[in-house]
Amino acid sequence: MLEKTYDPKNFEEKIYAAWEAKGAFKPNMNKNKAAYSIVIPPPNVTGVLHMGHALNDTLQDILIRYNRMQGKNVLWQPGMDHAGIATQMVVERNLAAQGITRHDLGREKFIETVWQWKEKSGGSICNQLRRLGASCDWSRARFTMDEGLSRAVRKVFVSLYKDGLIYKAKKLVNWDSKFMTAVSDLEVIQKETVGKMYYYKYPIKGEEGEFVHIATTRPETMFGDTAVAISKDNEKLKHLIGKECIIPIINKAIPIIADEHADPTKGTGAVKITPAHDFNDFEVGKRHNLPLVNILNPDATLNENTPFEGMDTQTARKKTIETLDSLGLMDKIEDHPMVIPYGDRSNVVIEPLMTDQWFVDAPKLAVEAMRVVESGDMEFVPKSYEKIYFEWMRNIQPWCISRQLWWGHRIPAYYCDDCGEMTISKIGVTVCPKCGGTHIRQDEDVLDTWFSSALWPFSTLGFPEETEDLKYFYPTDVLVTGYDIIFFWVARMIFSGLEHMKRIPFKDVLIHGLVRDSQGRKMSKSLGNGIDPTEVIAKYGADTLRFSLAFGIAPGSDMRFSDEKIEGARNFMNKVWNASRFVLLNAEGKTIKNVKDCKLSVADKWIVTKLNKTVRDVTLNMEKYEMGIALSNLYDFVWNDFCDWYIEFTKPVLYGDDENKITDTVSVLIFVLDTIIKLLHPFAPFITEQINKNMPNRSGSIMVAEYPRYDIKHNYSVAVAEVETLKEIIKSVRNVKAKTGAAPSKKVNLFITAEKAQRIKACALYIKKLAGVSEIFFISDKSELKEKVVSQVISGAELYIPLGELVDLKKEEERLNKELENVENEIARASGKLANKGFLEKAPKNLVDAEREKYDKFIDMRNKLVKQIKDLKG
RNA sequence: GGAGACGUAGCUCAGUCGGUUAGAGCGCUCGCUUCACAUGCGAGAGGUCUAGGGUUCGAGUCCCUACGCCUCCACCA
Repeated sequence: MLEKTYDPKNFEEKIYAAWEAKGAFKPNMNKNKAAYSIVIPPPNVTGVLHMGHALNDTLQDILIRYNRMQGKNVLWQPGMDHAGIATQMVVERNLAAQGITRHDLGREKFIETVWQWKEKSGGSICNQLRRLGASCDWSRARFTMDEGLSRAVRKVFVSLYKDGLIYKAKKLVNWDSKFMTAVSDLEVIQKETVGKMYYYKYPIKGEEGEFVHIATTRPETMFGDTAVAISKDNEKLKHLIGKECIIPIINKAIPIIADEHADPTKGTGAVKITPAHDFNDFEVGKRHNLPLVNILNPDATLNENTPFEGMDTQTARKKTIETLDSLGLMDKIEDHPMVIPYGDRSNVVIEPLMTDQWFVDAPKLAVEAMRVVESGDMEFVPKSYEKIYFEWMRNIQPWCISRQLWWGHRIPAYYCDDCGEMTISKIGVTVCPKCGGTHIRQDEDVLDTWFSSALWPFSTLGFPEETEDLKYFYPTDVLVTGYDIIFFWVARMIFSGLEHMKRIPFKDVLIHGLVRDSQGRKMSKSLGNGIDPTEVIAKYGADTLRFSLAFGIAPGSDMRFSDEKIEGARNFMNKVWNASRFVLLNAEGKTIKNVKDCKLSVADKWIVTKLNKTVRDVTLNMEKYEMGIALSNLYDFVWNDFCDWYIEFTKPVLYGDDENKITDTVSVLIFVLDTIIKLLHPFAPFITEQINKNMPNRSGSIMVAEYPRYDIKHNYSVAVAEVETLKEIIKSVRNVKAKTGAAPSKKVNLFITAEKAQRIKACALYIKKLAGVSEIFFISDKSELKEKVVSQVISGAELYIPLGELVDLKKEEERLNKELENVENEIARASGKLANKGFLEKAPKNLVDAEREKYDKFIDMRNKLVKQIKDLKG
């Protein structure tokens, strides 16, 4: 039997361990069954579980468990990402604590240290996922630096190279001067700041006293200028085009050229061109064949091409301005709002720098990746994210994939020092295929972490081998991820899957939002406003955390998370626990019949019908990825229909002495509870398994129980209508008591006039018990009542409670008047509608009829209310 | 500058294909130690659906405009 209080600590971990020990998360490879697969967005090996993961993985586990119960062969493929920069940072920080740098160790030794760190402290997140209840097949866990996955990376690199989709080029790239590596456009964060705009002038060569005035936010780059540009439409300045000007301090002459990049309305109209340090200027330089002058070292200090060698850019900027000023060349300095690029990990200013790097021809790969979404082969949920996807894909730039780091997949390019030949190869090269030379060096660079992540949906399943897993589980069914990594990851997986597997990597992309704090702010370490999911689990259990994350969320939109939400979830778990206890306590020692063999009461038929509708709603919403709504459907049914009404309806029966009725009622209770825990299992796996263990008719783990199905037979519309009337009667009596100030426990007599009195009679027991009624008298007309009464009008019946049994008359009159007002409003609304010729002619007939019926009903109610108010006064 | 969302009760949000007296949770008010649960039970109060215009017999829902708020992308003169 369930313990008296719900305490998830007593069973959650035990249950998970038992599942894992039994191998319950492994798919059986029976090919006759449909496959269902999801690959986990691999958490960083350095990661610890935060709310974002908790949401992401809860959603996946819900889908996985739901589909497993649907009878599919389910694989949730887990694994971790080696997280190039992030991991290298962590290990370097550890080394720094011992006073050493990676360079002290050397490359090989350093990588060894990273592996050691990984074995010892990496991947703690996997155990946290277990604690969350994630039903991944851990026996298949992969790591992006595994031998198998590394093989996939090399194979893909070589094949892209052969197809001309990967190339090496000397280009201007985003340079991170802290890590001294190139980064991709996506790793650059633009930050708004108020900086300075510096206005100064370059002397025109050979024309004493003539100047060209320019404006820049980065004066120190002037040593890399190789031209000044002016628009040919710039009437004021175009006379300067063709002349030369002198870069002060270094006294270097550069041409003044005509280029459209120089917008006459911006700055001074003349713009200095620094092709080696600005993306726009680089293009200008290309158009005019300008030389490139690099002025920066890899650590972003100025180099020997400048007079300020060794200084960082800020110091050099100051020095440049001072020098220009002393030469009398400064015009002015103004505050200037601007956007400055920072590295997303390093948080230092990103400098455009000319370097040799490897690129993926993303624009070419994007074509097919857009087509499969346009054609509907792949779908984003919600669909609005497709627009964002297209927008980005249309403007995609070549992807810089090389990183000057140590931790990662080393680029499989080999250079022969004897003949200079470059060889791209899946396997290590020791002899030059061209000259036979043996002085071979492998490229020093490693690949962007996202390069291997992009292969994740197939590399984890065995690619490049054609494994059974790959054939059976690829393409995967759905990818679940936050919108923050659509470009980093999702887009790249799509074009990679199409290129290397020739098929989409997943059919659907379910996008979820961010978990924010109660004020809508992002949860962040620096703000300290984050809620730690592991703490929530420790305090309230994993089911509560999962429920609080899944309840009421909508695809694609952010959610606010708060202690109140957690408490709400905990309360629901408690409710389920106690309702189950009620059912199980009453079922103890009883024979449980199949519901179809039971003689169902009105209440039984009602709850079975409601349950059936809930099964349908939950299932439909699950199929639409509306897990938040599905869970609401279930919540409403469990709390309102089952607990608040049905369980109360069963009490008079269970505490009665009709054994047959008791058996049937208990059987229905068990049936409903059994269905509830199955529907709830994907959301709250532990509590449902714990209850399942105590079910009298259980058959093994609920994980693989058959998911409930809509049953056409369980649709008792008459019973539903009757119970709705019954509920109205009970509520009315309670309402009268509350409004007149009578104690709820005060027993009253109830007189009822009703057309369908017989039906209500059958429910008399419920009314007495639930509304606190001592006797019910059915009368044909109010005139039969001698005493003064309080009355209540509901659809199909009138209720009268003798006044003597109640207290406050005034309150009763107020109540009736309020009621009358409502009804008058409704009559006005309905008659307005019915007077509308257009409505009568054009609206569907059933709606018009319904409106007429409503009108008649309200008129009837008004007449009765008016009479009652009169009676009360008289 | 380009794109995309959003605006409904005090707060957080649902609201399907345009059609029931616009719903829920939390909070609030009143009353209840009722034999599963006070993490509970019962009864309530609270809304000009941001504003204006349009389409329609009918608009919270569709279209346009404005205002407000948010996000993403681009942008170092």
